[in-house]
Amino acid sequence: MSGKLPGGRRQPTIHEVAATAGVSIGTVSRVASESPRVAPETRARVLAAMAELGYQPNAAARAMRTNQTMTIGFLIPDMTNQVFARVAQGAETVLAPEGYMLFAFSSNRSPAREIEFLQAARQRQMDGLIVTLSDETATGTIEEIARMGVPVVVLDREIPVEADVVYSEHMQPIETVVEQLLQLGHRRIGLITASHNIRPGRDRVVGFKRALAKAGVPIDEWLIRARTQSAERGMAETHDLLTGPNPPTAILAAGSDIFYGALKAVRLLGLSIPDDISFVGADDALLGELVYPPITVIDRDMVEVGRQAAGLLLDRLKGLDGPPRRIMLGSDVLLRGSIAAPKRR
Amino acid sequence: MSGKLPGGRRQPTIHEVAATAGVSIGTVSRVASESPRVAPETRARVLAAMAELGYQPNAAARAMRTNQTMTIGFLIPDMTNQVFARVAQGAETVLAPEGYMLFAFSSNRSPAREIEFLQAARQRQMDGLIVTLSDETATGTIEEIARMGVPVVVLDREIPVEADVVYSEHMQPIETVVEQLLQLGHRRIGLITASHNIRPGRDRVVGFKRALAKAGVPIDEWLIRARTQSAERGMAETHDLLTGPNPPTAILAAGSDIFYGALKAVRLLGLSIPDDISFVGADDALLGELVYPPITVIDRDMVEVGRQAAGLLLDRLKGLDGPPRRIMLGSDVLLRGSIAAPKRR
DNA sequence: CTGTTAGCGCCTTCAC
DNA sequence: GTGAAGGCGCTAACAG
Repeated sequence: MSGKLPGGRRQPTIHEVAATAGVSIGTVSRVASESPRVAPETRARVLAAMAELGYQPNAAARAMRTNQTMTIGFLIPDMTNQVFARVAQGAETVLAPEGYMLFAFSSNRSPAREIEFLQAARQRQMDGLIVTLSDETATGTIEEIARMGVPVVVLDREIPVEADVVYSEHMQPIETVVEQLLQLGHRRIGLITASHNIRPGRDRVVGFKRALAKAGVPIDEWLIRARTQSAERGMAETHDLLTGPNPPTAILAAGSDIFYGALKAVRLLGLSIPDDISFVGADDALLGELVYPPITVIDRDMVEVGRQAAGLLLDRLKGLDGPPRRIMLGSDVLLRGSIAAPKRR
Repeated sequence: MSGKLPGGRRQPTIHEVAATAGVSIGTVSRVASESPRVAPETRARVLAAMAELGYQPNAAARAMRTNQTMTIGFLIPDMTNQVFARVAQGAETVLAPEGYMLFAFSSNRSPAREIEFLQAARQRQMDGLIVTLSDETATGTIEEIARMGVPVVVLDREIPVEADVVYSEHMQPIETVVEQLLQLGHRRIGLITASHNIRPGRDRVVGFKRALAKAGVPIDEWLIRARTQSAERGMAETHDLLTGPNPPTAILAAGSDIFYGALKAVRLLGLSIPDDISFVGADDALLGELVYPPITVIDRDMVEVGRQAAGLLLDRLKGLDGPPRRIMLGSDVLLRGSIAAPKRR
């Protein structure tokens, strides 16, 4: 097996199938494309030849003719975050029955990698994209999306592109939680969430401030930490808040990674929930349930987000024209024993 | 914008770039492929034209000539399982600097979907694959792998294919843990793990039985549950074990999903760890740390698994020939407060 | 119903 | 240093 090409062992082509089946390549093509105009007996012979040779049509050649690849790209900021993985799972359930393959690419929250993915998707002529950007202010990414030429569905971001979007509700659940905490007597509440550069971060801060304002509680910017979304960050911010001069009596860890880190910081400080500190997490209902006491969590159905996004994409793939559509999905507040009245000091 | 092809807006081709730059397509191709034999001034004109038109070379056409796609496929059983996601992350860090794009596909533990993925990968002429199969006994999957014609790296499975493999150590850590439990006085230990149809499931059972045999403790098959790997299954098996006639005094939940489910079952039964039941989890060190009391966990560095797998693949991509190679990576037992001597009854 | 043929966009000799 | 031309494997349009 010398002289092997870069692509590895040569794969059988339509010509070889035609030869072994004793027909022309046109007929093989018709069988491969499930065209009806083939005699049953011929079709059987061709199918047999295909099976014998292990023939798979060359997607590149096919794409070149049809301008279709039956491939959908899914851009996620972080593969190891279950929140995004669930979206992929949901999208897959809608796309697979239509014959599309969904391939996921993780940018590790790097706008540069996001651009590389978008270019790769364009080169590969992917038929459509579902994207979650890590920074709405990165103009390069947005320009690339505009150039795509195929339908793109954007998840939970506000960017100046003509694209369908699936949003999650972020303000209202935060408001609900903050109102609860205020009612219990909390006056100093810490919020740790994603950066202002993405919609979830902004909206959570807005909801947070709105609830405080409604109750006439002054806003202390020191208590609001809207930065990178990671466990490390969640831990650091929580530690900083709780060891500061005038610490909060409740922590809102809005984001799954932040949730993990914040909870870890609370553990490390040896604080007890909810006696020493009230605690609210997000996006990982299961973790909230497994720890003791169970933790109040702001939860979303990310699988449904994926299904909806795939649905919007499919419509476009089927030729739907018209202005961008927006879908807003709700969030739930799962109230559990991690919040209580603050300790009198 | 009528008459649009299935592929969406037509993308600029090499011809248009050539026209606007006032050169021939050959020259454009040379610039795109970074061939040296181009005059600096010409190259600049071409580059400008490319930027102006937003040109990206058509990967299908290129693949057809070069038999290379610079694409690596990653087959995972379940995208929402962090264990696999971390592998992808590790692999990506090795592959990206070499110019390869890593695309992940989740089979949802369906051998049929795995076959579809392998065929899709072959059609698309992916340059290499990293695969985690959900069932070693599914012959169709194995046949497809044999047909691939490009390098494939297999993760933690024993299948009759000429492929490089990265294994994790599963027997030894289980043995260590069981020995610990025996020393504490446990005689009835429940093991919940993956199916016998995959190596991790088999090896864990072997390690488990070996430790018992060494200590002369009789083996009760009722205590061994090696079936599907899921939170639901983990919960059901744990519930069954703990509500049975002669329940175990310790539970080994070997697998991250199983870990979640098993822990949930313990919670629902209102049992306290380690007073009522000793508990050992796996593959989610963070969860083990966040709950109270912290839980002893068998942990692995999955990012390293990904790096190693990608390394093996890269060697082959660079033309390395020779027999399959095997890498075995260790596991750690993180001892924490979730195990104690069994209650005297 | 089946065979033949013209490209799809690109890379790669081969001339100039 | 640059242009021209063939062909990668396939589909679709056209003959037969």
